[in-house]
Amino acid sequence: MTSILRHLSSATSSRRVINKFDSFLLLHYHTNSLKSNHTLKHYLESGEPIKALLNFKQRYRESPRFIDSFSVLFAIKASSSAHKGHSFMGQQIHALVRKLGFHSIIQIQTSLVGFYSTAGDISSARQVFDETPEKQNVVLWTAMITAYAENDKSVQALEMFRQMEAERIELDEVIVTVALSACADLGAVQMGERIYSQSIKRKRRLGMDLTLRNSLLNMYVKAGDVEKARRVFDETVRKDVTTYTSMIVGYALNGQAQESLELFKKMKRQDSSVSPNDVTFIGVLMACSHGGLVEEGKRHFRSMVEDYNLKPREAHFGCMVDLLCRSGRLKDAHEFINQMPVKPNAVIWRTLLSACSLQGNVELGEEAQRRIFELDSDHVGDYVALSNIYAAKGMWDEKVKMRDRVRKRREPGKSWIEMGNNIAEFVSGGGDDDGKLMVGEISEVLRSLVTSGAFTVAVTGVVASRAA
DNA sequence: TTAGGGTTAG
Repeated sequence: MTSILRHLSSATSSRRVINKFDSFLLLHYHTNSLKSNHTLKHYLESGEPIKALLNFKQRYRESPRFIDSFSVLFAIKASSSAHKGHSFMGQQIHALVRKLGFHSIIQIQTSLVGFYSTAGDISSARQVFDETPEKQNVVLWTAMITAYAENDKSVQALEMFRQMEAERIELDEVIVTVALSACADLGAVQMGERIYSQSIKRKRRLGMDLTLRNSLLNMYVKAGDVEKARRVFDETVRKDVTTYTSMIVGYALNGQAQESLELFKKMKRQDSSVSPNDVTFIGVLMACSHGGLVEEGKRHFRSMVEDYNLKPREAHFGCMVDLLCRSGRLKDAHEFINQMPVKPNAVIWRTLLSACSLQGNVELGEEAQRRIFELDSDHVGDYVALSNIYAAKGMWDEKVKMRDRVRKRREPGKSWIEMGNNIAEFVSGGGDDDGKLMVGEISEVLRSLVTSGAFTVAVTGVVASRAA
């Protein structure tokens, strides 16, 4: 059977090859596979991937002959959407793919890349990509580039995007969307603009794609360029909830609380086709937090639950804690944390800790630090924060203890900067003695040096001394 | 006669 597949896969039209292969199977097995595959598909669509996996496993044990490429594909999909604990199952299915010779079927390979990406196993994803015999396919490349982007490797994602362009694979709206998202992650606006303008020059319709435009808008938001973001927003005729949300978050992040809340109001008033979702409310709560609007924030929080039937998640509770902390109501924040229906995570305690650091509240600060430590996710910054509280209170012995713990735990940071058409990556030696010079600041320093024309100084001076 | 890839937050 494997040899038949190999023979078939060497033909030029892969779609026809696969159909031929399936009719070959169906000739023997009739509707059995089809019916069972529909069952698998049904489980997937109704959000029951575990049931799909069990069904697949049972079928494979009882009548392996009824397993065709469709069954395997659905099983891979199920492994991706099932919880992380099932990644072993996915690996077994991958072994089965090899055994059955399905690795030349592009849909299977693409789906496997996605599976490994979800599992956070980027090197296996790349292996699947490399092992795919026919790579002149934009969907396969998109899956791999998305895998890099999803796993915090945007530099590699853009490198691969460039490679793809060199291979002259035709771009479509999906791959451009992903590329822009990677640019957004790195703050590489110039590169994103180049990618966008070149792609709409080649295909005008790409500029009309809503998801792609949302990605472009988001890139400007991430880079803090609210004006350009607003231009994209205004030029987007039919907007969806993501368009509004990105802009609302954009204003909130850049300190324009009023504009953010105005837009939210306008969205509810004018655009009846769009209803806010949980992410929209994160933006709204962020705006209230930055604008110091405690009562308005509380009102939106209630409205989210009562008017829109949305269940607040950790992020929303986090925003509320942030809101209370920023306005100096540390006790209220502490009370709010204790009354939360979900277990507070480290991020929430950290919000309280840094507020305590700003206001010099030793007692609450120590509690927050203890909680973070219990959750086993303490960062260098936590010790810095507490050490600052002690310093402000003149508690020098305690401060020194904290500083020693900082010294032991320094980790290198990374930062990126655009250099014409390139993105350079720098690895710093960690923070300074107080752990204060963090990645963002290094990046800021570099950027200002480059824009002021002191480019060489930035690379040989600041970076070299930090990278040692 | 059922197949593969996308945006927002965290």
